Amino acid sequence: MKKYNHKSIEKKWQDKWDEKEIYKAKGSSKKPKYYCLIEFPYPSGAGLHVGHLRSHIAIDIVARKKRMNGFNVMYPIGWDAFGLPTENFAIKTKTHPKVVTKNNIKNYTRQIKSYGPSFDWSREINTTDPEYYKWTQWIFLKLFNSFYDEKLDKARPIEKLQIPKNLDEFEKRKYTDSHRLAYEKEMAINWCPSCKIGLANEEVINGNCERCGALAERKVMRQWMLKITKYADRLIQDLDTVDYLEKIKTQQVNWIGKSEGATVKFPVILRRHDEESRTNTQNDFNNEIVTSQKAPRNDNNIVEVFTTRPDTLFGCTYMVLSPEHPLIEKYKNQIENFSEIEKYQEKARNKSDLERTDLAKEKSGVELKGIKAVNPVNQEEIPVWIADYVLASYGTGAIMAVPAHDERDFEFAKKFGIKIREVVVPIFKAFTGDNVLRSDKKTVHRKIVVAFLKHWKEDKYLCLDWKKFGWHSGIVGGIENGENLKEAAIREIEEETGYKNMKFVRNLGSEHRNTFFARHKDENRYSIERGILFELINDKWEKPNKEETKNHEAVWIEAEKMDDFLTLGNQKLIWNHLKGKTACFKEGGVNINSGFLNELETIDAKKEITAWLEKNKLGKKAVNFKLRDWVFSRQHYWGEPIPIVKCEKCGNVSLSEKDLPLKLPDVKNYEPTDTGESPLANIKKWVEIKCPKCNGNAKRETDTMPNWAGSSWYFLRYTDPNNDDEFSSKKNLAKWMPVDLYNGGMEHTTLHLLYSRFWHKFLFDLGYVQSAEPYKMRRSHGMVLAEDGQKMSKSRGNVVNPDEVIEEYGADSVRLYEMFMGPYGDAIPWNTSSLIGMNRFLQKIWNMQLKVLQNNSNKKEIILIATNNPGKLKELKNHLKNFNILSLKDINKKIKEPEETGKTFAENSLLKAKYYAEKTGYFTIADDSGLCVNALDGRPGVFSSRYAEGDDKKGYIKLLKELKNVSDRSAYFRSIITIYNPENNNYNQFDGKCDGKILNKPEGDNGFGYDPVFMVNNLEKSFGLCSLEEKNKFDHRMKAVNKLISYLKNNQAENKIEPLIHKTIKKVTEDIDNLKFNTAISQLMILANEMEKETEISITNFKLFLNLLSPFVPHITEELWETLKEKQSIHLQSWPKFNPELVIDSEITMVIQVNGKVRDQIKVPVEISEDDAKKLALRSDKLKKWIEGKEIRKVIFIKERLINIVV
RNA sequence: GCCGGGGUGGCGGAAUUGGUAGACGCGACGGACUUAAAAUCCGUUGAACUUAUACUUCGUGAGGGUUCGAGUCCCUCCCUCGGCACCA
Repeated sequence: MKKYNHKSIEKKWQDKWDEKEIYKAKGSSKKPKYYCLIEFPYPSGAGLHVGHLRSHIAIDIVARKKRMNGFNVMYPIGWDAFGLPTENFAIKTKTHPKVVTKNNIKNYTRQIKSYGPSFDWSREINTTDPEYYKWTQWIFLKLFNSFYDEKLDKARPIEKLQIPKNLDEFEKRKYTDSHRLAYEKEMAINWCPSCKIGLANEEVINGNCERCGALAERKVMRQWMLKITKYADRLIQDLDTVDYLEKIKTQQVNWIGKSEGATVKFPVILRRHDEESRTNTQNDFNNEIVTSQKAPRNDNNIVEVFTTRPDTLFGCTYMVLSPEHPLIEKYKNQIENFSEIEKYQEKARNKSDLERTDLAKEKSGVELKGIKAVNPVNQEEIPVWIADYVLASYGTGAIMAVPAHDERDFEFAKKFGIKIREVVVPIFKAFTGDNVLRSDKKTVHRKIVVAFLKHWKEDKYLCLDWKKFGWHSGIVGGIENGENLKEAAIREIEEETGYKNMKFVRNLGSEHRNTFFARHKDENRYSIERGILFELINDKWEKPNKEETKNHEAVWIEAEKMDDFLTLGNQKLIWNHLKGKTACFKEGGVNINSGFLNELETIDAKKEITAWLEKNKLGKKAVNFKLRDWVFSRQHYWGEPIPIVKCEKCGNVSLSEKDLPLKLPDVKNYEPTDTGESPLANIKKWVEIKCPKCNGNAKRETDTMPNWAGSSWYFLRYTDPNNDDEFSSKKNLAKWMPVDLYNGGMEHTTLHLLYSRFWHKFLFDLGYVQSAEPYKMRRSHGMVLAEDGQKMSKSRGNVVNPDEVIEEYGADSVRLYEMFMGPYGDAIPWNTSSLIGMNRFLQKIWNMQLKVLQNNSNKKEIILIATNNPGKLKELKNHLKNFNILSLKDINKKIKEPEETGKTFAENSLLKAKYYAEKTGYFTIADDSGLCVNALDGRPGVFSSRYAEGDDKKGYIKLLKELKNVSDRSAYFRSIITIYNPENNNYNQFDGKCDGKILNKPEGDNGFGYDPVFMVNNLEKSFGLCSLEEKNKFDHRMKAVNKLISYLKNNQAENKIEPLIHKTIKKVTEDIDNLKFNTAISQLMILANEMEKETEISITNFKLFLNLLSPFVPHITEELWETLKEKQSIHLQSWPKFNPELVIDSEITMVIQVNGKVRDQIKVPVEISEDDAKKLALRSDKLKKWIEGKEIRKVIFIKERLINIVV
């Protein structure tokens, strides 16, 4: 045997697999399909990274296992090759991007093949191949030629769009263009001054370009856009139908950012600005309403806002427009401070997103002097501001500001001294315990005062301790008719505490609501509560009335202990007011100061106000998303050209399908232009074209697509990669889609994953694909960090190159390590020492082949029964049915019977076993047995069969004759079984004896030989009358056989290792299915360690082990498989199945605990009953120490685990 | 600030979902082999106590709770990673 050397086996097998195409997914196969997918790599100059391998290998393992499970597996690979890094490299090195791409792909292919993944290379695709991007362009044209039908909630061909009748040609075109799913828009985009490229919102990370890190600017440009927003709702809803990691779903939902609320229309009126009208009230609320006498209802003077809290409309005290809002321009002449406004707009425009968020700590804004808005619900005139905290791109670009209930508005209002009106107050409800409202009790409405009384000298407060009810509160009491808050508070303090001399300090917050079951009055309470603070002037005191104080006791509590002392939410709220810990109240509650909404809870107030707005045509229910349309233009060379012609007369005209692909023209210079146009704009010959519609002068679109385009549908192309007529045939799509398992990085959750789901839904709407979702299951791998725990990066110089580690330790070691390093989804630092450990493990397995019984191994397991006696054979076969047995008849060779020359059973038995074992090479058992009659000095004994002359009946008749008139009829059967091992000439013998007596005449004809005349002691029946079952209880041969069986069981290695093998099959199967590769490998290591301890390993077990290991380490297992003389690849074998019976231990270690602490362990049968377990446990010596002299209170028995004795 | 994941030996990580904490691997230490080293093999390896591999106690970010029993459940807090970040 050679030493394990990965270099000599890995390349060899990779080439063979390639040559035989064993991983090819067959279109014609009838097996169930399994489509597993990794994100196709971007072939950069840097080459593959050990991080790439992690997902490739993981899914490779799944693919290999699924193949062995009988699935027709498709595991394809391709190249996402358009994009900036290649273009930048091409510019730098003056090489054509095509060439750069080709070279990179070559290198990637070499690297990928070097670790032996089971990709189906026959389906390889490349997004920069015109045959591929033809279809990317085709899909773009479909988007261009479709609109979103809101009624049917799906995309439809643009011809089906209903165009309003009274439009002229130009207006019609404008109308149509604005409904296309791919449309053009002048817009401020994120612009990277370094890459000279427009960036999608998703490509801007913290205000910087995702690729080069330069600070992104804003630049207004004409852009192609895709209406992904039309799919926002469906992209959220359909997440329910797929199995994605929960965090992926949440991230997508958050990214799409759906919020439900209402739009509200605010009339705008002209008013000379009056400085005095501002009320600078700082913290205090001002609930006064200044109404407008003549609020006009005129749709031309309307600002619309979106809000998620229409219930707070009464609390809207000003309005804010985004600096870009069109209304500002409209009122240019009416705004008194327009120059100031323009200055602010200018400042905001130049702020990048980063600056805008950075400066968010301090709010800024300017009031539009000369105009006012009118709150439509209460006719109040409110000021209008512009501020950059309001975004032009979300909602309507304007907000109604409710400072009392929105943190940002609160901050702004405080800074600029704008009125704050509180319209929602908290409501407290008990959900658990004794305070929960009871439906069978009446509800009493009350006004309540909660007073806190400060000590005259110290910082402590007088509170009530409701002992019986477990409440701790301030001094509470109802406000009676005719009383005001202050009077009620004073009265309650005097009645309940006896203190007399106090002064009012201030009110604490507003009137919150409290609902609970008042046990002391046996009624439900709905109370309107308000806090009030008093301070004692001196200690004047009078004993209070007993009746008043029967439920509670007044106690002094120090200020710092109040938080812990107060038990009820409403009490804590008031206390927080006292301590000045108040912020704006953002949550739901009950409306106040809100006219017809008063006393409604938020959820109902929202419904009520929305209905009111709709009824009065002042607004309506509305939904808004954070998701923006997809900026689809790039001003670059290395991308798919957008197949649109711009005609002065006809506008945007799409190329016809037959003109696709629109190939990228060759250029000398790929550098982007400073105008922001793509380098394509410089190629006159290509740009200038006749309009396909009117044949007039026209120009091509020179923008290209972002590199998200090609990756938005590549998984569809894999299903039919060489189809020239369609992007994929219906048949192939039906066969393979949807993707069963898609693995990818978390960084693609909000970009690629969302975009590709969008395209797939679009194709679904048009009937090109059959499922609404492309991926059934989405999983994500964790990053491989550098050895120092940081991200691997060139600049840090801590990158691990897969080429080097594969060269040194082999693909199998690297594969195994990447899967063993930790949980698949976690980021784990690389550690080369651990990798070496994997190599050691593989060496161990390699060396195990020495212990595998090779040449004779298949004969060892089979046991030959060497007898020509059919009765004996039948009996033995029956006894040994759990073993793999052969009879002499099963052997083709004719073997002459040996002469039985031995003088004893033992000699003859050995002689026969040895003879046949040597002739056949099999493990052989032979039996020599006979009847010994005491009166005949043990005859016939070894001559029993010869005595009978080959005829059973003759034999016993002869014996009966000989024993006629003999009184001592005692006799015994004896049997000696020999098992002979021809490999080492070892043998073992097993003895069995059965005492009995000889009858006077034969009885029954069961059994064989002398059975009819032999009666066993204690059984009043001849063997001839016994059933086999009865006979077996006493039979001599059975006794020997039983000894043989227990010998075989103890000596066969596989019997000890078998349960572990089956446990391992179970665990590895389940773990791969759940992508828990690290624990699967750990289990395989446990099995390997156990097998290694054995002196011999059966070939069957070794094969099972190799099968289980093969998805992880395909090369070494294939090599060993071949060594075992297997002809077909191990990767084409079927996956081992476990025997559920063997997975369960017959005996387990039960833990004995005393008071939950482990004190002893005993071995018990699995099915032990609680009583038996208890008895056994109490017998334990170790336990004595812990339970002696103590009373056993309780015994807890957990089946198959432990017994816990509580003393 | 909000949303999500996590915190277990010297390190990567296991732990049947409430039932023996530390599987498996790395590293370290001791031993065998060797002229020597590497490789390999054997043993030990959470901490404390201890002649001891006996016994016991402590131990899963911190504090509290529920339970016969908590890494696992509940409450409060700290730290950390990822995502979002003025989205009205």
